Amino acid sequence: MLRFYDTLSREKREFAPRKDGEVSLYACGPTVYDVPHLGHARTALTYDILVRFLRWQGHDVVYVANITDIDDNIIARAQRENSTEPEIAATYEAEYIRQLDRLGIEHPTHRTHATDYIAEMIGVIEVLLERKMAYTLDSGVYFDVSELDDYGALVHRTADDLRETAMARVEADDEKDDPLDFALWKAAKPGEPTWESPWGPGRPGWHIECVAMALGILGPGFDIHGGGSDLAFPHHENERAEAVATGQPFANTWIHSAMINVGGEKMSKSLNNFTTLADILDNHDPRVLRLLMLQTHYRKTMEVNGDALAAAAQALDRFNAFDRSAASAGVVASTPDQAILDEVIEAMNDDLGTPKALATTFETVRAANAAIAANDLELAASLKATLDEVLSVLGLAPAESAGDDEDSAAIDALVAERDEARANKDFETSDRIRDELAAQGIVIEDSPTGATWYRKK
RNA sequence: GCGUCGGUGCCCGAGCGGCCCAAGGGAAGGGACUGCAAAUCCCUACAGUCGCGGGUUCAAAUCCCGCCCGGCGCUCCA
Repeated sequence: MLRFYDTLSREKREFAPRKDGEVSLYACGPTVYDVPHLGHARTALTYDILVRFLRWQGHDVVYVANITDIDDNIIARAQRENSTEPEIAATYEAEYIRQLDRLGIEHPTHRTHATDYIAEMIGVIEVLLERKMAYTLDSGVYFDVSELDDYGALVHRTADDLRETAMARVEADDEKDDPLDFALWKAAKPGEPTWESPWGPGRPGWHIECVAMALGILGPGFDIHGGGSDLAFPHHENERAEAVATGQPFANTWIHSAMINVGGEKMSKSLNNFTTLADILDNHDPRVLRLLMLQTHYRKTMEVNGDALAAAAQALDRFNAFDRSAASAGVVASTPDQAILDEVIEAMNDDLGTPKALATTFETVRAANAAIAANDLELAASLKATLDEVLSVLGLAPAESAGDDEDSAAIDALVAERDEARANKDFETSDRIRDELAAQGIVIEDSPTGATWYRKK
């Protein structure tokens, strides 16, 4: 039985898509005004795994991931760099996608852009005004929180409670009726990009984007809404408020992925303590990051640092090493072991228990290695098939062997030369060759059938 | 302050009432294999107060209460 932890009800709930076998998912993506960091990767990875798992289990998944391509930060950067908002957004969106591609994050079914849904947003705002859930001021259109009875439900606070802290920071000239009210449409300010609307030129508020896109593409009562836990308030709370206020059911399940910390503090742009994704990916096999992240449950805050990456790199090598020894032993994947697969599925069914699934995977690697050592190739072939399947679902499948670059013939020759030296007990020569290759990042592994080599990344 | 999540071995990290003298990974020690390594396998040590103190229960890391500590949210944020 598949269960997810739902932020709204605060419990693990059995997951039943509104339409049998077809899952609708909406996950908030980034505002593209800077390069992606590790935090963006963790969130994207969470939903990537969710989608991969659901598809593996036979569900069709419609996955919408948005890109916020207009907002204060983008405008500010465009002005600072004497550029334009579309240019800034396009640049960083491309970078975001490029890095996610390296991490093996699959593309969503729809990657939507806020600026492509202005008309839909206006439509939603009109409904809200008609239903008297919003009001117009000179500075824009605002959502009227007092008209809603369960505002704050997603973060388990009462409106009064939220209002109290909000009061403390309302600016004196703020003309909103209630400090909790938030903008649906922001009236044009000089120098800012604008769109026409029934309330004059302006641009949309943040939350309305997601409502328009989620409801527009997935429809009312879609299955899952995801995002980073820092978006729960105010973003998701406000999305929910808007959607509910139109009279439509919104997300059935809310999933939030936890933050990445640096030295005990949240990694973020505003704290300027972030490590860019590119930085990590330039220096590590992308699967190292993936493995590291999947070893921690998605709802638990985690720390990413050099030690953790090194440990994950070591762990990942177990998969690689098995693949090498399977290849040299001539083990070809046969039929997966259903009992092991079931164990993995059970772990994943329980709110995406990737750490547990990986534990099973590592146990399988050991068993598979042992099978090869014991020359039980039939067992090894089945375990290899099992591993191939699981690792591919988790996005950890070994990269295609890039063995035929131009140097490989030369290396083959050296390895052969070393084999010969060893046969002649000329260990001085054989060790010299091994050291030379090691200096180039090439590792030699001896086996009864002769030496093989691979590049250490 | 309020809300929320968490505090498990040397490190990371599962577990969420009995199957736990607590998974898995990393690091450590020993053995096998090897000319020596690497890889692999086997074994060992490492949690025994599972933050602290109470309580519930035949039974608690797991439930309840209180306390201490930390993260996140309450402001743009993945």
